[in-house]
Amino acid sequence: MFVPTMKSFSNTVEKAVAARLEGRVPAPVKHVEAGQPLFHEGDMANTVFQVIDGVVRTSKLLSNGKRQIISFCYPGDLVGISHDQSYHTECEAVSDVHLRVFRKNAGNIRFGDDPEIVELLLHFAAMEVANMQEHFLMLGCKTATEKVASFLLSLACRSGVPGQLGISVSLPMKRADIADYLGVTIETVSRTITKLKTTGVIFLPDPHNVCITDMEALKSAAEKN
Amino acid sequence: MFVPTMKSFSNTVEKAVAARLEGRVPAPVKHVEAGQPLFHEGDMANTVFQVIDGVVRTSKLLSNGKRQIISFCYPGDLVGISHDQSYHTECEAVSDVHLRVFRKNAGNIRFGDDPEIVELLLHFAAMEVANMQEHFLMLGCKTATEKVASFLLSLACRSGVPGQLGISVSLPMKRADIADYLGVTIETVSRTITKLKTTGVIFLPDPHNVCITDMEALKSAAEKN
DNA sequence: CGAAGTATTGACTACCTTCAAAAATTGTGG
DNA sequence: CCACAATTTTTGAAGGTAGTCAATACTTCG
Repeated sequence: MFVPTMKSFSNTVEKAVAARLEGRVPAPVKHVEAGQPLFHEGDMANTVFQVIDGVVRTSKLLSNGKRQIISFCYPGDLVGISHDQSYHTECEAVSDVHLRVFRKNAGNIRFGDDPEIVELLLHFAAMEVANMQEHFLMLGCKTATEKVASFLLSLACRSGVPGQLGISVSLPMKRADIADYLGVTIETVSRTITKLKTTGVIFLPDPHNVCITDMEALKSAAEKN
Repeated sequence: MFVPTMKSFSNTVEKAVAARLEGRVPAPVKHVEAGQPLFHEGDMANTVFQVIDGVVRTSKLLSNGKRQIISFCYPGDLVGISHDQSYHTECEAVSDVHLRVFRKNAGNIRFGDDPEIVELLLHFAAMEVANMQEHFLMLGCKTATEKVASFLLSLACRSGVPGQLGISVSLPMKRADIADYLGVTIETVSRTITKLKTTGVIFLPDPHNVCITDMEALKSAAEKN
């Protein structure tokens, strides 16, 4: 049974685990501008990044130009863990981002000499798997409306802040990013958001800011039927 | 660019890594009959299993009864790695299976005292992430025909054996399993397989055995356009 | 051999996509 | 700060792919 509660979408645990990395190994900070790549699929995977602020996206491309966005990474999240020599996704900054840079030992998935680091990385990878499993449910089982509603809910849990009219959520990514994350078209995303707006579930000050005015309605839209 | 080559679908690396687990920690063997559960979502995650022979499936359920199959696990694969106290998927035997049983230390994701075990688990989890990323591409970007063709190709790479008429592949799972793995209906899977059969791409001795008679045609069906 | 379960096939429908155009937003230079 | 161009988002109309409902054929197993 899928109910996108605070718990299932929360990243407080991620943050706690990721925080333990700080200070254990040297980690210079890097700045990347919105739209710019961090790495490409196939690049040598010699660096793991931790998002400090901003949002990055990982994606895979099909030969016909279609794109699947795998994940949006928020502050605390790790990007770039690979089991072999090369990255398996594209990765770009959605907004301007600051990142902590962890260099891997030559060819080795762990970095530094601290064996506990490996355990932290394992913990994080296992969490990533759990998050991806939720994403699968969305791609395979849900209608367009359910997908968009679930997406807004998950963002609300990650980065929503209480405001005058309800939980206020920033949508730093473009409609095309949302579409490619949910496996629908830009038009469908736009139409669905409009529908949620006209039915009074959300308020849309501008295309990149959503206010959830009826949380219960949004939750039921996310698991309708 | 997604071309389901032997490389992208091969599990030879998985097997090599998984093999290193053998003998390092006590691992009794368990037998589970086809259709029977190994564990349910929410169960205490105190065991990691390694498939010896047979096939198991992991899945997640929606409150409306819809199901998303996350993965089919073949010999060598690990099932049941979790970052917290409980399993995050359902898990059942597709066929009769033999499993190696690894008990975890209380609440700890690693088992045994060997720190290298943790590195192996991390390696495996990272591979699982890479595999799931390919699966995402299938769910989000592909048509029904492309999904079924890609699925048959991936099975061919995992368990196909050369035969008289081409690569022979066993389909131990039901049509409903394939449908829930690909995010389509049973009818669509059936119709698509029939189409591949009538166009001479595959031969179907019976519903659970496929012979790939035209590998190039199948590959192009998997990445058409 | 018969019953239950599974797979295939058919007809119709609906949701989402595609193609196209208008509206709104963002960014840039004067 | 405003104007204009480029990009992004929204909206509209038509069509197609896959879903739903229903019936038949095939397997499997007691």
